[in-house]
Amino acid sequence: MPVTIKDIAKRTGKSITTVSRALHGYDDVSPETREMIVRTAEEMGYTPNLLAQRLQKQRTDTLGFILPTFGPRFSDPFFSEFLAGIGNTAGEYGYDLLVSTQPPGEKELEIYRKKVMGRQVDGFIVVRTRCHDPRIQLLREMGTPFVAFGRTEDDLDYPFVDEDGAAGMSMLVEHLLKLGHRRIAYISPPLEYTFARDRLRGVQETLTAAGLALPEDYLVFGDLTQRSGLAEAARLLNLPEPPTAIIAGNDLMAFGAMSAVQQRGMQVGRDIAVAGFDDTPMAETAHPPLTTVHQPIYKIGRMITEMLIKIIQGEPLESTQIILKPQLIVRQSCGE
Amino acid sequence: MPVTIKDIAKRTGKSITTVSRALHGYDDVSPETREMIVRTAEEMGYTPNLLAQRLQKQRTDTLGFILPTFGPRFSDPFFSEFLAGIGNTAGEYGYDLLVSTQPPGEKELEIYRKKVMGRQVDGFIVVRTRCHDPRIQLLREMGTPFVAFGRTEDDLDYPFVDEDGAAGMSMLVEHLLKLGHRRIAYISPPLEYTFARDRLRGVQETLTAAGLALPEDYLVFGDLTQRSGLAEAARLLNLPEPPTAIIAGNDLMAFGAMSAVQQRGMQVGRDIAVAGFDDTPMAETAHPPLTTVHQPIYKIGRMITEMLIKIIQGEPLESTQIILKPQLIVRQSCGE
DNA sequence: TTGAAAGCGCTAACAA
DNA sequence: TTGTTAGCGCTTTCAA
Repeated sequence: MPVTIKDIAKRTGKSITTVSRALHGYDDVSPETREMIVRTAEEMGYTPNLLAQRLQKQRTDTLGFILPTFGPRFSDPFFSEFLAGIGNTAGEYGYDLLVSTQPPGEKELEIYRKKVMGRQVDGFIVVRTRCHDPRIQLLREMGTPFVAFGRTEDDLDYPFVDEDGAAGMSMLVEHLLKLGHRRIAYISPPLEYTFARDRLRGVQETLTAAGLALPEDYLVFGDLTQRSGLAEAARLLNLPEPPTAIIAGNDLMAFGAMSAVQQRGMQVGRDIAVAGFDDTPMAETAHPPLTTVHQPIYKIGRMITEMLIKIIQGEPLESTQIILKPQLIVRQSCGE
Repeated sequence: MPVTIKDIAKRTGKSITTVSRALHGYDDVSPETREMIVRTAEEMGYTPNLLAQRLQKQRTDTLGFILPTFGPRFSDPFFSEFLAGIGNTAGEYGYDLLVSTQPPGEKELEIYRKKVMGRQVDGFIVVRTRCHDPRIQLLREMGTPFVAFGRTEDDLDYPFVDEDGAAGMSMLVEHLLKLGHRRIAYISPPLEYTFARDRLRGVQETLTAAGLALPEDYLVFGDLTQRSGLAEAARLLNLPEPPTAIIAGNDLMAFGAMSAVQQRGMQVGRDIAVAGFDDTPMAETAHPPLTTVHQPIYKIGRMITEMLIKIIQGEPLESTQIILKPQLIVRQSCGE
């Protein structure tokens, strides 16, 4: 049986109120009493029952996060890094993290609703926003504090952090143009994601500005996995007039594209350029090292968590909608 | 203000007791009353306050999991897949998942203790066990239900699931021997992990049985990251008499090793063999596809979670200590 | 079939 | 400086 303040009260001969106050360091308890209570609490190995505290305080000190998993072989470095960011930050601020795994769809919203209505969380972290994201709408309706990684295309006012994907792609395309590439193909993530449209726009606009265009058969779609990157790159390479450069909408697909190139006996960076987006840890140690656009995922996780905690605690935010400037990381996968 | 059973009681003119019973489908409530109550509850958008339910029930219906993160750029496909397994299973059984991130060390145990003593979780999932794992000891002392992924070297009786890493490595080494390799090097994970000793033993014993040995300079140590795999493989290749085959203790280091080989202009699978362990999703789409030992991480996550839930619910387990037989996946990274 | 009342462990307003 | 009391929202025993 775990120790409660009642047990401590009995043992010290004080009331539970006094015990509670002593343990919280209130100054309306005499120093001797406080010291005695604190000591006995320690001796008895007391740990407060958080459930009871939270029920009373009407606060859960818990942040919710729903991991959008896709199938069993779910593996995305993006999420482990992001999770590390939010987990560490939450811990530092004394918050717990309640994680659910659920692919996008019907049941997803049900979970958000249940966690909020069941008063299990004080707020939510939303990741990988979609153009018309029902989660954002729901969370706004319910009046739950939340911060998102990413924007939507609806004109909704809500707090988020995002990277300027269009600008990132623009830098990448400029880089390729400067290297002399004219036949540039793009493997896009599914356009339901706002970041996918953003990045695609960056590619298209920059090509157009250079008097080029993104031909229809140079625009293909993957599902963010390495496997799809490989498959789509293979299709591009089979074109009568294959591209000389392939940009993938994320690093994972870029790795797949590199494999596709290498499978044909060609050399990435010499025979064909490949680039990604995210700058995951693997990008640096891949062969050849991947040219990509850096996205500080860990840091974004931290920022979002800090913003959310401030909102929950009613503190003012300097800025609620943050768009980070991307950084181009030139490595060897696009040649010199 | 969220709706409580009190509100429903007021609205229906019944007592909160009756409301509670009706909502739980007890049969000592008249059908009409029940129906009326259930309907009003729905109309009012009632969702039970889980905190209150749990405080009363003295059960949290929550599983704890502490993600051992190492530094900010933490990214390991192992964990995302494992997390998907435990998250999905927990959800199916109506359990929540409380995730903390914390590198191994002092504070780690503090978190385990706090979650248990604070009655925030009914049980724990422990991952990546170490030879003398203080977490296991602590959890046993506290009498908390838990299931581990991996064994320890202490002779403790506790429930776990593990794969026979020695057998896996044995198969891998046999495969390389059959291909004619005699100079086989091994990049081992840190030996504090039980699985690392296990795998190393498999390598050594199989080589010894074949009349060979693992020379001292063919045994190097990485930290499970791709970066360390690259660095250690580079060192091996610099040896006066470099190995013809490099086994890495996990896939991530194997990918790094492949990069090291390729950086020198050599071809993996032709000039030198590289093999891994885990069979992460990337193994299949890498170039060349990686020969490795399959570990059903998602499935293990599911098994462990189901075992833990059974223990919590007091149901009997058929077997509490499960050791899975590994499977060798031959791809192209070791040649024909 | 229903309701009153106690209690899960805690905090806090109020009184002494 | 301390204790009494009410109450957070719920479940459950007991009595009606």
